[in-house]
Amino acid sequence: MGPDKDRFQVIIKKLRDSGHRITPQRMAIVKIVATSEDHPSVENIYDRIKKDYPTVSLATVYKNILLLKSIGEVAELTFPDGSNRYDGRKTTPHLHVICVRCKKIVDADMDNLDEIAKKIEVDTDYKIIDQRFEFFGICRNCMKN
Amino acid sequence: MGPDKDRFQVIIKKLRDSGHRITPQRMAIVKIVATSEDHPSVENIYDRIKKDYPTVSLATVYKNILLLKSIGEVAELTFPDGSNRYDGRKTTPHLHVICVRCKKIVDADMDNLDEIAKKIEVDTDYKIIDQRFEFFGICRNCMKN
DNA sequence: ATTCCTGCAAAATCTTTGCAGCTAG
DNA sequence: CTAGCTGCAAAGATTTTGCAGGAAT
Repeated sequence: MGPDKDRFQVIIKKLRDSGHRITPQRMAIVKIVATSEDHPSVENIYDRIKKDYPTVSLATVYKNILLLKSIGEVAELTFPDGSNRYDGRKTTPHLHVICVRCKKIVDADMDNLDEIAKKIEVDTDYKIIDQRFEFFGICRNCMKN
Repeated sequence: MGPDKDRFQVIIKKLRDSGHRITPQRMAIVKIVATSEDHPSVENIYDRIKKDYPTVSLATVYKNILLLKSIGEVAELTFPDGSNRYDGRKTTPHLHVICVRCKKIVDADMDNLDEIAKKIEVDTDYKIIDQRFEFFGICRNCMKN
């Protein structure tokens, strides 16, 4: 069982355990956010789902993304232009590196993100529940043009 | 001359040098983003400006924030709920620590943010031009309630 | 059987745009 | 003077909401 299929199962179980119903539409949405490597927008998710469920509505996608955010199983990235992308693949904190031209997003790992969070908790007296590390730049491909 | 007044002058000079006109409305907007310690929203800025310039329009605030963003003199923070706040006080990268209940924002410094950016550049082959480090949590005051 | 969920349309929110008149340089 | 800026209103874009019918448990 690959890590993606794993993520799907984990999220479904968490939904079921917290008393939420597992509808076909919901499963399809979870599958997409749990397996997409390209950080899709709500519109992207909507388009992909319509292949299998042509009658699904945008509102349903929004409602489910909201639900998944509320249980902490998808991360939301906001671009400088205001558009949002979603990432449901990882629970461990990681960096996003975003090309401001072509909007390609690459993940990067950093070993000591947890340490930083702990230090911030001590310094500021906030109880940290989430974090978002984003770098904006221009990818190698766009640099050529 | 305090650092806030300094920031105001720096931004005004940069605007002038790049051929932009210095209108009273623009000065008022720059003054607010350069000196506000509480990371105001566009609405906040609008409300504060109306004390001195009752006829100023929201559109003008938006246009000027857009301009200040485009020349890199204000940073935009986006909340999990989608609302935006602005910070024109610092140019050096720093962390924002945000209370998700009362929305209070605290700044935190971290010595090696530049090093991290350099490492990311090498690892990903992106030319990094901006970065955003945000921690979401609950502040001590909200924790009591 | 009973809640919760879906899908539709309408509403709400936030931001941008078009344009006529004004003003800084 | 005259290019750029402002203020108004309208349009655009994105996300949320209300509600009736339908589906999961």
